[in-house]
Amino acid sequence: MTKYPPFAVAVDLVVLTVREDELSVLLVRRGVPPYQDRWALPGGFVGFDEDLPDAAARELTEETGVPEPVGHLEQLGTYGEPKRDPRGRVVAVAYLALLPDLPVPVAGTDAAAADWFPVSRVADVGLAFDHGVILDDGLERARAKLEYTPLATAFCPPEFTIARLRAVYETVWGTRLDPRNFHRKVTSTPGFVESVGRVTEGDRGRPAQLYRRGTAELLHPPMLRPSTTDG
Amino acid sequence: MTKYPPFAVAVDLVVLTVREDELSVLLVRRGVPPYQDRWALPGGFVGFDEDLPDAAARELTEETGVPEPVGHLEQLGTYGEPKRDPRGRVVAVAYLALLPDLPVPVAGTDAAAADWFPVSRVADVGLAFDHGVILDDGLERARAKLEYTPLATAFCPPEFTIARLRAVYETVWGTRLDPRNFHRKVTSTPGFVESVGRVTEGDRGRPAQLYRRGTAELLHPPMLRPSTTDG
DNA sequence: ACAATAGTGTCTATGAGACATTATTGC
DNA sequence: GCAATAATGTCTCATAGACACTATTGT
Repeated sequence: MTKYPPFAVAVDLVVLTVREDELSVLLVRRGVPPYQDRWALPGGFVGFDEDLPDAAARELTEETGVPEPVGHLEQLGTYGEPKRDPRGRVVAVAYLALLPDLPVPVAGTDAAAADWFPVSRVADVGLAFDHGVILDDGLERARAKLEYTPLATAFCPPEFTIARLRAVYETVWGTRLDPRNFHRKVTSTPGFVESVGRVTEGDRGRPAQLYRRGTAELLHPPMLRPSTTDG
Repeated sequence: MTKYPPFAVAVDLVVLTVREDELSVLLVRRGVPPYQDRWALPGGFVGFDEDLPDAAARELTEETGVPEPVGHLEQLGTYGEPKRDPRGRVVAVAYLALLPDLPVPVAGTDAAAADWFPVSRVADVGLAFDHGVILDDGLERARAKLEYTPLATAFCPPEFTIARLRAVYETVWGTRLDPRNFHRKVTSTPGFVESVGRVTEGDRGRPAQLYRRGTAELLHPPMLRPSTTDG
């Protein structure tokens, strides 16, 4: 192996959730150089004998304190511009995680702090490295995948109402959706959701039917994002 | 950097084209161990100061002999299972290239030979490393992207007929499409193709209008793949 | 009773899919 | 004239989008 250029390989995570009607991303405040005290995506180096998805799952657990099998985790893309990390040649394999609303995260070992940021306010703080680009790619991927997969359910607890699912779409897409058409579409798309047979209780208003995620991996027909013909 | 595990980083290419009504992939016969004399995806190690897309474009040019800016090149995914390469820890960043039909490729430096294989016959030869998985991912990506992008045009020469574009869809998807509905759909989707104003000549039959790729990056509405409800 | 939220039905318009004929060329 | 290929129009059906009212609970 000595005849091949030595790279470091890291995983970086775009962890998204819906909190208080805002699409939010998990950021950590860096406790060490480079970019010390700047906000960044959580991540870390891949162990020499560690598989990439394992490294991503490990970082996700470390940063959120959540035992892994909730939500959704997928590879997003790989970022390897030679000067993207001042420490040397670091290739970052980015993963996208979609999670239900969770308790406030705990700071990890290399992070001075960790917190959720509404994505609309991330531009104010400015991210370390090329993490702004990675975040943008993750947001675009998430918005696109809501159209043709049931991944909106990854933002919901195991049992949820149609209204909550609609709120996920509205928050991630930044649009309003007609409740009647949405209800019809979701319940008529095979495998999107299945009824639990129980209803919410304790809330004001008429109780809502509870659903859980169905078995479909793809939505036929897809959920259509309202045309971006706005100003 | 010495405190981080040293990885090698390679790019591997899934190069697809449509030749003789078959979706085909460019393979090289390995001239050196490991997997000597086996067929594999073209690829190679990334230079220490080389950006990933540059490395992919360089490999593509080396293997095809084609000056780069034809067709389409995009990142496909990254494969880093610890034991995927017997030489050590090699992380492969895979790229997907879609090209028009080209002359037979030339063998590169590390390859004993290079040739196009119909994808239906790749299973017969069996690919080195995890390249079978990478190829499958590339095929799925290509088939999906034909639905919602104008990338079918990347398989065509700069000027092409609607019938040729339809043949691309039929070959990549393995389906038949109604010529009338296809023609209507393509010409009514904004930005998919634009007329050149000339026609084919020298062929038998009525001359066909020539088109070039339009400016759209996404197709609204998408081309719909016939439902996979076959036997 | 009132406020709050859930849940449903109809009408219209647009796009998909099926289908047959006419148009233009080379031979 | 004949073979070969390109191009087009109509009808039907499914789905998207707009829209208003009824149902069920907590207070």
